[in-house]
Amino acid sequence: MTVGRQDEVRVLLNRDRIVRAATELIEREGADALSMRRVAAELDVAVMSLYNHVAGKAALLDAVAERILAGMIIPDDPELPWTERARSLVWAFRKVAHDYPRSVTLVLTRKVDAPSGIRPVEHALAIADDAGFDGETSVRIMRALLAYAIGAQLREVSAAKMLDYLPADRENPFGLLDPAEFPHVVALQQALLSHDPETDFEFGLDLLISALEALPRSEPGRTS
Amino acid sequence: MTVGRQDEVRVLLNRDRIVRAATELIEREGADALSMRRVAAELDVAVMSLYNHVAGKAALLDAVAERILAGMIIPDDPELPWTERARSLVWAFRKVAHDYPRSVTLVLTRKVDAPSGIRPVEHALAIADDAGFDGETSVRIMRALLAYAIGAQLREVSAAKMLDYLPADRENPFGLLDPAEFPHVVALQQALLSHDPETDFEFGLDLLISALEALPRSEPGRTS
DNA sequence: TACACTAAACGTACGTTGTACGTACGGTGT
DNA sequence: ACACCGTACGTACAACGTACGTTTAGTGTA
Repeated sequence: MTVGRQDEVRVLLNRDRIVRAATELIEREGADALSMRRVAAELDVAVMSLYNHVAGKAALLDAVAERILAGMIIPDDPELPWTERARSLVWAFRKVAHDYPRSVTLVLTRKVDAPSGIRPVEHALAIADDAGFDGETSVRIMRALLAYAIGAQLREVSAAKMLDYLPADRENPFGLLDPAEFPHVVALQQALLSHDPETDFEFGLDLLISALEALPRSEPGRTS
Repeated sequence: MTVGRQDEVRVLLNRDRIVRAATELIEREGADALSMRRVAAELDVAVMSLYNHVAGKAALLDAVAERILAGMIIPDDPELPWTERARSLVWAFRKVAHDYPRSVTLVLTRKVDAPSGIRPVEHALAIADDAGFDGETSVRIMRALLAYAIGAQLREVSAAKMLDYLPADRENPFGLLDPAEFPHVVALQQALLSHDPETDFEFGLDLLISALEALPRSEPGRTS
């Protein structure tokens, strides 16, 4: 892995080091700051050396997305009631989103066809299957939960950006809004500005799970 | 608005024409193809002339997002039951997403603090209020529905990208997956590959709405 | 030990990007 | 007739992604 040159020791470049450096750069300075040149500089390497291990920038971004998804740990205990299993699966995604707040947007935006991306899908389908839903319904349930998880994350960063960008009037940023046109927004502005992502996330997730419980399915539930 | 020069007629540049051109360009060639130079060429104008009306590229993208949201028509009939009102509000967003399939990603990714972005929020809060939910719950409901709408759209384009990018084995693209590791994915591959975005969307929306109906609220419903 | 082969790092170069800055010009008010 | 000013234009620069050819260090074979 290491090779002597002159009297220094040079660590060989490899794909993993590149992807890791890219991830760290994104977390540190945001996705816009990422460029092949920056990554190369970070690794103290010539720009074009990266292309021996990565097909291009787009491929690098895909790799970052995949690496993040691969780090998602899914604790699935088949003994638990299926509602709990579904809940913890969605929360597992939520967890990585919290660990990589800036890079996770890539996961939401890009396709991830690698096994790392398929694994959560497999788990979701397995849970729905165990719960007694037929195949087609299982797929739809998986899609609905996935949509919610994606959207909640994205909505949250959008909201966070808004709160950062307009600290003009810290007390009531909606104050300049016409109360006649936006009465509810003005009235509820403190609730709108409040920031409790976990509770918000759980609220929506509870809605979906409880709706799933009310859905007809073949087996009664076999909770253990 | 028009000014004679030599014997031609020159239409003055303005912000609306720029934003419209950018939108059309994105719809035609994708968001990656958009550059200030391309937009300028589209309008037969020098690049820097754009900067008299738009602060920069980022501002232009924001403007595109806002323009799209502004085109969202929200038919809200207070006589309808609140579940129907909520449904049609979410569908209104879905509609613009269908009309601007490529640009709408900008709306999901960028903050929209302009009134066009607030208006749907106001409607959602109004509906939840009329339904009898308290303020804090209304905000959470709005956030959950928004998250789902965003996520469903984004998940759909991701899925579409995957289906486009791997027409390698048209019959069973998941065929090379290990059936031992991904049994459900392999078994349900035809359902996974099927494409009925509207039905999928409605399925998840029904889940949320029905869960909302089961939620406790002060007024019984006053359907009219 | 000598030599050929290979993989990986490198340097150069080209086209494209966003935009800062200075210039030219046409319409309007005096 | 002249000054003013908003708008369009052209030039210029730094940073970008990456195609392509060259160098170098390691590994096999003689």
